Amino acid sequence: MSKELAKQYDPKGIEDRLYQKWMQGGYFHAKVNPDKKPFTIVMPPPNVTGQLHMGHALDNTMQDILTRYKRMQGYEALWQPGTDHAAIATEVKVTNMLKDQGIDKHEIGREKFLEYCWQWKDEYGSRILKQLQKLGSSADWSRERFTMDEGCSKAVEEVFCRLYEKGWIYKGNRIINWCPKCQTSLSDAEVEHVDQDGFFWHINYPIVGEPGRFVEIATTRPETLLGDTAVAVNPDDERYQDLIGKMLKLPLTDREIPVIADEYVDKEFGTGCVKITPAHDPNDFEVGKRHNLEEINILNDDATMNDRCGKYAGMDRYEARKAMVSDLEKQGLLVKVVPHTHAVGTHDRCHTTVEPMIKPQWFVRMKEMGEAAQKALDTGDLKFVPESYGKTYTHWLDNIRDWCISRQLWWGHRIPAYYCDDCGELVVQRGGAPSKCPKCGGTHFTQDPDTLDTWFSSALWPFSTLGWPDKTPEMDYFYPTDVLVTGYDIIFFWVIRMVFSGIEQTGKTPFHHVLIHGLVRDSQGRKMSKSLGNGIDPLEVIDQYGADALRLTLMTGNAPGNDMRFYWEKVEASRNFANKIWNASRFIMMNLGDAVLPETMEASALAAPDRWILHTVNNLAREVTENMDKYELGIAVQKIYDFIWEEFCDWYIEMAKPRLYKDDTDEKLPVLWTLRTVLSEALRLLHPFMPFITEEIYCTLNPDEETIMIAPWPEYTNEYEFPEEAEGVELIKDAIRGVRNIRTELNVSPGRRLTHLYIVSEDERIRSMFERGMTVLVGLAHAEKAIIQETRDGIGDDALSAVLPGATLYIPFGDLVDRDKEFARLTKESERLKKEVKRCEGMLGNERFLTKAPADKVQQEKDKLEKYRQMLDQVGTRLAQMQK
RNA sequence: GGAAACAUAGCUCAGCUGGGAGAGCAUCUGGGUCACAACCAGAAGGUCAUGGGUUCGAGCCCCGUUGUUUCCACCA
Repeated sequence: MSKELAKQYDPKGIEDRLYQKWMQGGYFHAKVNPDKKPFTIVMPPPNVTGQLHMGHALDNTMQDILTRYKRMQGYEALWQPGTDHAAIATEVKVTNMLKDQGIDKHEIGREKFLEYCWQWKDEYGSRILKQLQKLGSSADWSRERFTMDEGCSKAVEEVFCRLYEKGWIYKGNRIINWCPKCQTSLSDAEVEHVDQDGFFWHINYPIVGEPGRFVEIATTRPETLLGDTAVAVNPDDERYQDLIGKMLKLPLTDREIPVIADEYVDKEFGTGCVKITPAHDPNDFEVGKRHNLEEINILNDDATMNDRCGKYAGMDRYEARKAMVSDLEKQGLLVKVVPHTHAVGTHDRCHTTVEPMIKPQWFVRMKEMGEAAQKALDTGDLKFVPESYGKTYTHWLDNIRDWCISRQLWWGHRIPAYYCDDCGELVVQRGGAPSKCPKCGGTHFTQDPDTLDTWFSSALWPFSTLGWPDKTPEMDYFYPTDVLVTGYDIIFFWVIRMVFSGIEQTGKTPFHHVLIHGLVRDSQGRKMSKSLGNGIDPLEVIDQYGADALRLTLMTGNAPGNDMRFYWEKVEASRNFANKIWNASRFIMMNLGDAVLPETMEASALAAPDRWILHTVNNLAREVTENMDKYELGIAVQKIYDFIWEEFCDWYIEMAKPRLYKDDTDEKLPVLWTLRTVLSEALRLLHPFMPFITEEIYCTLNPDEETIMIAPWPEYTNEYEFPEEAEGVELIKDAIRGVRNIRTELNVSPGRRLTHLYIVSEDERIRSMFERGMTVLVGLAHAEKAIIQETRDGIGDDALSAVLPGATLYIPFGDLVDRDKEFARLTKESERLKKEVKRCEGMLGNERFLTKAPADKVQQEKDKLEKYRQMLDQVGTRLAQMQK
């Protein structure tokens, strides 16, 4: 590879080439390795039908950063990838595709339909993973899994049978959420409650045997009236004591229903009388159970009225509502209609209003497993980042109900339950249908037609992908995993179910940390969505600015759990940063030329600025590592960014230039060595965040290195600890800034004459450093060229003139600086110092601080106080002088 | 109805266990400078929503208020 780099960084071509190189090098592959500690992340499996969106980009960037970081630290880092069959989402898509071709799924039948699904999966299943690769994802693709592959299916069957045998999976007639459009049951989590404007219809139910007397009920769903089997009042409601036990005539029918008393009824709400429809309302269902009421189903699966509904049979539920309300009105039973807003359950995929229905379904008992999941959080075995999401988790678990896992879909894991064709006996078992019925000896069986909720299989993902239920080396080594990265929107669906499944099946919490991120929104804060058309395609961003720029954009200035907005300007800023590194590296490599540098360098050979920058990058490594370990990725990358751009490029490289331009090669060695060393360190710190550009530069800079991916993560070392130089250079920087301020203030430009350099700081040490002619001052040469030129024939100072010809140390009040301004500045400075002194005195006067704070911190404060007092003295003296 | 989060510069957002209010973008000024104009140097801009409290000291901790957002929820 040549050391000649283009003037501007162009990620195109480079990224794909490097990714190929990584793949071929096998760097993503993690294997069981007893010599190393494992680090594992399971990738939330994207839907096979999915298309990469910003959410994926964020989620996977974070995982890639953590994986690359740990890999560099010497862990055997496994990022386990795969895809999810996404039962209903895929089934809907395939169904629609077939519909477009004029094919009806029921006509072609289950087998044929599944063939289409697999075809679809083969076609699109790897697309999303390819897209993830464009991001630079370093997942172990050789271990790619699919929730419906052989191994995962085996795990699903095993878990189902175990839970069944334990009695925690049962089949029951229960009221469930039914989507009339998708014709399947839904779990509670799949139901979205949406506020809708509706009405309260107040209807009179005549009391049997008491003509002219009515009970007035209020309902939002009059069409369910035909399924009423009682009217309930609160047992403590004085108004209705006499009604309890009486019979009512159900309007529009010939039936008579009782008035019952139940705690569930709120006296204050509506009329205090509630019609009870056990077959079509979850609460009424419970009430019905308590009072042994009949459950009358009045709806077909597509939410039309069924044949028990007389003249309304065949009508859609909303048509029927209209017709019935109109009929009630005609009969004079409609009292009034009151507008009312209420939350209506809708299917989160198709947004159809969900219909509560009684259906035979399979359920998982949640009590014990829910408690175990809660315990994991309570004991600290499981931690959320940020912590507050633990409350969300707990709240959900507190209110958990049994999980309806059966779906009336074809695409998914079929329930391993078989019914004897002869006697109907139910057998649940592994490995296909039984050969003989244990009850009647029959040999023909029919498998339950239902499939499992898609989350049933994803709940097993952290261990099914590692070979469970078989005892595999991978299970022993990589499980439990370390951290799960996901969005807050999926805590209920997925995180909780993985936790309790992991604990129940493996005895271990499947991961110890859950790193939660927010949503990527558009620049106006709206959710990105297809219908709004405001989604931004990550691939387009990558194409225009590169994956590194996209990754940096997603990571900077974002705290865990918080939503962020997407701005193209931010991407540009990220791209600019990439370009900055590129050019700094270009400059360094240009200067390195063919120079042969030693591996290490004696500290004594290094100049103050060299020591300062080494000190700074060394401490940066420590801080960044701490941030990474706390999952503060945004803070970590911000620090790296600031270091590279400001400290390294704007200060150190500028300071280095005068030395680089000397002819003596030997003299150049320390500075060249420092440039290369610090750049290497910085690139390694940055690599997890911006893998491509760091790889490209690192390998050009160090031709012997194969890749930065497995270069060691920088560790803090005492060797590079140079506190004195660090402080000294910081003071010099202050001084230089002061010079620049004055220059700006005086509007010095070529052609004007400036004979004095002004040092702003009153600090004695700065002056002494100038007097000692510290080599660091050569750093002024570049940035302050204009001044240097102008001061060439100024008053000479021996020490300074070596580095700044003609410059002199001079604290002027008269000719160059506005007296009033200077006086005002000093006054302000004096105020600030007084405040600082007061703060230090406060701290040092506080016993709690003195006893509790670490000794070095106390000393630090003492030093500060001393310093501030001195400075205050000096400023005071100067002010006094000026007042004269 | 319950819960949570948020409110910091013109905009978007960082700010770890209390001790210097910060970044990017935008604005203004100066600069064609031999890595980079996708740049450099500098400036301006904030009563950290509001009212109390704890503390020597609060953007940070506690309580109230206002505003925004999100999640959960069976009030017919």
